[in-house]
Amino acid sequence: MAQAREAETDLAVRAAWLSYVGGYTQEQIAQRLGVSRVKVHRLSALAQDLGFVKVSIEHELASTVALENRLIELYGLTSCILVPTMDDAVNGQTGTLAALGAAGARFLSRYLDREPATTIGIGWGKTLSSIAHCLLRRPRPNNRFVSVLGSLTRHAAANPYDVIHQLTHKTGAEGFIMPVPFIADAVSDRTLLMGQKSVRKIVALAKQADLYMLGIGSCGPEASAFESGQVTRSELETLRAAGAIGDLLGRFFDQSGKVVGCEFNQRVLGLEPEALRGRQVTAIAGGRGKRAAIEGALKMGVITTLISDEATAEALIEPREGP
Amino acid sequence: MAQAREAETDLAVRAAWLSYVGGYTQEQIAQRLGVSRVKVHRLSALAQDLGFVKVSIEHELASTVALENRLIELYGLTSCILVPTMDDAVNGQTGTLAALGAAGARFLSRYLDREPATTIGIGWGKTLSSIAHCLLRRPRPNNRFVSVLGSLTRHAAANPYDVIHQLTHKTGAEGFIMPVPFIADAVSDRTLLMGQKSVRKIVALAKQADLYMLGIGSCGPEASAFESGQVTRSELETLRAAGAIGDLLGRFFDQSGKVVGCEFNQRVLGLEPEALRGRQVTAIAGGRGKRAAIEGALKMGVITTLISDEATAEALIEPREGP
DNA sequence: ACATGTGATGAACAAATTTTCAATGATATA
DNA sequence: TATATCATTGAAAATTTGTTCATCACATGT
Repeated sequence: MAQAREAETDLAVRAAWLSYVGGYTQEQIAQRLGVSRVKVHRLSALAQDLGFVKVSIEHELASTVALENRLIELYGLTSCILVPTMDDAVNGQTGTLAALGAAGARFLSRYLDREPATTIGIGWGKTLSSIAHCLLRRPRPNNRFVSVLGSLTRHAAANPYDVIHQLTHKTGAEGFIMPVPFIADAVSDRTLLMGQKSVRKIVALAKQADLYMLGIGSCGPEASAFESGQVTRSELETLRAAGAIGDLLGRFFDQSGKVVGCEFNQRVLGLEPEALRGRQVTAIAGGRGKRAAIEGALKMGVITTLISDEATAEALIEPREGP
Repeated sequence: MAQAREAETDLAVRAAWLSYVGGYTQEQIAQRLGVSRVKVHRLSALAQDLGFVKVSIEHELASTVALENRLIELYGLTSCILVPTMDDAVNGQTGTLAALGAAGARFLSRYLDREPATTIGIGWGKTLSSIAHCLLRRPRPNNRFVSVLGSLTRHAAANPYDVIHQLTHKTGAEGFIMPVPFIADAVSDRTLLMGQKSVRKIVALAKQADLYMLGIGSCGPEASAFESGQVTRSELETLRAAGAIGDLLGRFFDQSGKVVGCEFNQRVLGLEPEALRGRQVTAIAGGRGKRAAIEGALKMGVITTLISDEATAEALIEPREGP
């Protein structure tokens, strides 16, 4: 009965048209088509399955949202925000960095609006700094910002102290920094420093933050951990030799998102990524050089929200390898 | 705050994408976007209002359904079925007629399937005959077909008796014909004939039919009422002079769907169109020459379902005049 | 300073939808 | 022919969506 099947398809198209284009209810359609309401539902579903129903969103954002969604599903995120990739060919990612900062600041702002009495754990890096810079001045006296990493660095440009300082300055929130360097000279030194009561207090506070905002560091020669002098050239080379392609919270991990077992990682002061698992963790990072690092970080499974740029996101969903 | 408005639009696009393309529930979208569920609903509605959401049905039937819907809304029908217009340039509407017959037969079949114990009032004409011809043989012993018009005509080709006969033959249903001519020689004759007990019984039965299936006659020289000899040339000319452009149940009406006050109409035997108002009335008619007649008939407001062809339907929704 | 209007918001309610489930009927196979 | 299997069906339940309404914040005019 090929005719019956065809008639079914025709009915499906009718039902789908009346439902999606005509805007009638399934009840009305059922009456008009002389079938049961449930059947109308099945017919529209059929029309969809057969690919007759085309829905599209006519807006430049549509592709962005689609991309965000791909990443969300691919890495089990709860949300993802992508900003347009700025064309800053020559000097790194100035434009994109600013866009990421703005997006991060908007994200943080919205969060603070909704959750007026929470503690936010803050990481490290140029991107975080950009966020602090972009944040609008608004009184948030009941929030607290706490550093999740050692704060004392040689250069002030993008150090945690500065980020926390700007955030508290702009919001009137309380700020807590971790009064130790980013990296200890020896593993034993780290143990000693982390054992200090003042540090333990901050760590305890940081561990129970309601939201974390972190950057993701890359592992190439342009890595800001290296550029800022936190990591020496030889350390970086050792890390890369061990398979490291990026860092989260100062811990370097490999392609698969596993923290590499190297000594360097044991000298870093601050929360470990694992301490954040299952919590609300927003990572902000973008730019061509960060692709591999971001991929690894996402594979760790700790990050729940990613803020990045479109070009990097495109690269992330393509299953090819690259620096 | 132009930025806020823009952000609202962006949110709307996101919500719409996630809802229509992503297939997420408003609740999920609300969580992801950090807004209330109701707001998600409002945002998708906004995106629609702004015209960002495009839904289309990719199927040749889509345009047909759209056209059907136009007619339904334009004339307050409960349903409308359009068949492809056949390209039968030379000899009238053979192809289209067959298509109408098939569509009408399908319609009738479906009705009989759903309502196995009902009475169907049957009209007159080549189109009705085509329907009877197309109907598949299926036992429907509990239905009844009753003629709504005088049945005895000079030529048998498309007369009610033949239609009823074919229908009862194919379905095993009971058939009732109205044992009088289509038209009386004088108004007084009509009164006499309609007063006959046997006629009154059929009329009473016809009046309480659950569904009527009627043709619509045109008023040109190709009108089958004229061709078949039911109406003489001079009668036709008188009718046209009175503004008639078509007939329903043998009553000729003008452009606006008003039955013309002419004597001819008072000699016709059978149900009057007004007796059908508010009931389920299916009219089947198509072809270029029928456009004006169909338009007038629809304007009468008695017809609830129209079965026609696409080209005629196109012409019907265009507000121009023609033969 | 105080009404008064306007627009946004979310809780509560109403409507529509999707899913589930048991019954039915058709079709194939022994 | 009897029986197993599978697809269809509509009623009812569960979920999702859409609407209404009271409230609130803010602006504008008195």
